[in-house]
Amino acid sequence: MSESDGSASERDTEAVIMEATFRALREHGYADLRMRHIGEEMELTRQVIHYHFEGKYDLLSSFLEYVIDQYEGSVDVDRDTDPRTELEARIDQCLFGPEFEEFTHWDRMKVYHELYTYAQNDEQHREIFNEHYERIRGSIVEVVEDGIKQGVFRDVDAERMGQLVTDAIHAARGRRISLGHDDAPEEARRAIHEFILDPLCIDAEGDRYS
Amino acid sequence: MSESDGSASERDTEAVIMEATFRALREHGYADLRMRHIGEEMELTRQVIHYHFEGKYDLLSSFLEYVIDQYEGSVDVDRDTDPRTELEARIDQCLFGPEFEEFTHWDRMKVYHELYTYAQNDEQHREIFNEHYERIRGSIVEVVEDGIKQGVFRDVDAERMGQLVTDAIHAARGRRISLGHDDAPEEARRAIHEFILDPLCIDAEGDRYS
DNA sequence: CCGGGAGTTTACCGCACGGTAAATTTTTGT
DNA sequence: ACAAAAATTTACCGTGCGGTAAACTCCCGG
Repeated sequence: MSESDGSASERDTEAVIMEATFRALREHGYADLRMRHIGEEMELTRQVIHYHFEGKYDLLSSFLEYVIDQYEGSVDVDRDTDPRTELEARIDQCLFGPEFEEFTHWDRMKVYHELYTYAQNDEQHREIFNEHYERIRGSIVEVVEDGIKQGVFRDVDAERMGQLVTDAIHAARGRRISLGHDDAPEEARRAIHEFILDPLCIDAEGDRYS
Repeated sequence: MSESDGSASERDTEAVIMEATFRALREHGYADLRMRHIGEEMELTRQVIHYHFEGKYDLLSSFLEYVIDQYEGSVDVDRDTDPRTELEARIDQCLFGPEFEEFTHWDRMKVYHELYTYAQNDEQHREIFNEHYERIRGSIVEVVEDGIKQGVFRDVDAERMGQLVTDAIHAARGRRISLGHDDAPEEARRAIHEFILDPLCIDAEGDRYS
């Protein structure tokens, strides 16, 4: 039990608040989020929030880190495969989420994308997102680099290609969320395979997705 | 002067309000936008807004259409060129904006992307964006189809490719705005050329961007 | 079995919010 | 020139917001 800081119940309550914040954000959206809404999503009263966090901004900052930790913690791909398979697995996870979170994945993504957009108005949040984005993008770039080294991918600029793939994923998710294009992730998957991955591979015919 | 509805001064004031709304949104962001902020950006008092619009929501709905009209009205490419050149021109305009609006383009895009993200919480706004998005994407798909018909592009799925390009553009813009990646549009341009446009062209070596 | 601290609730506050009504100025029609 | 209509300003309102203070409950060491 000896934790570096905070008792078990402290952390318990904070987790409850985080999940309540998630539900409130999902329901009302960032712009219309009220402390009262978070309180309504908990058994506890809304005032306990002020005991655990210094205010609305502090709460939202903590929540941002919570969401990003969840995102990154959920990434889990088999690294002992060929680069193409690993790359596909990473793309699929970004587009569709981990299997065990099928039902909340898009709700969490909705909240994630909203925080992402509003980060442009907050330097601190922007930096948190930058570090996070760099890790996501980096993990894709890395696989491309491995593939090139192993001779299964063409000698492309891995940074540039990784960025393009990351962008395509991000936009497709945003399109599903903001515009309601339910098939955007699936279509993006096909487009990435057909126009980016297939030409990237040296010998393969890329006929898996005719 | 005989307009279908509204006098000249009515339209004048409404334009003033639209531009004030733009400035207020740029400065405070959507979540922290207050009617008072819009008033501060005008010579007129904030209460005139209620004479011309039914309320905050009505104002924001009108503003959304105003922003989208501006976006689409600014698109201007030479249609009497080969498909590749026209496609490049359209991509450049989406990424960098029209030349004559160099200084406000990114401010307007910031506001545009914020409205885009918030549209997920408002069915009406979502539909307006959907129609707009379809026009933007359609104009790119069209050029790809022309290129295929003319035999200068490979016979790819034009819808899918057009969507991929549109997504890449959208994400790069969002990345510049939300994360501050100033070179994102330029990098996206390079990536689209190298990984999508060059392979798309049938004979070209694609050596313009080695 | 009780003193004390951590955690939570109850009650409340000041204020900024979006909006309205009436007074006032400006424009328009004749 | 002037009355009516349109547009804008002034003054104000009720509400819901984030936050605080004090009371209360629960739990644990002695």
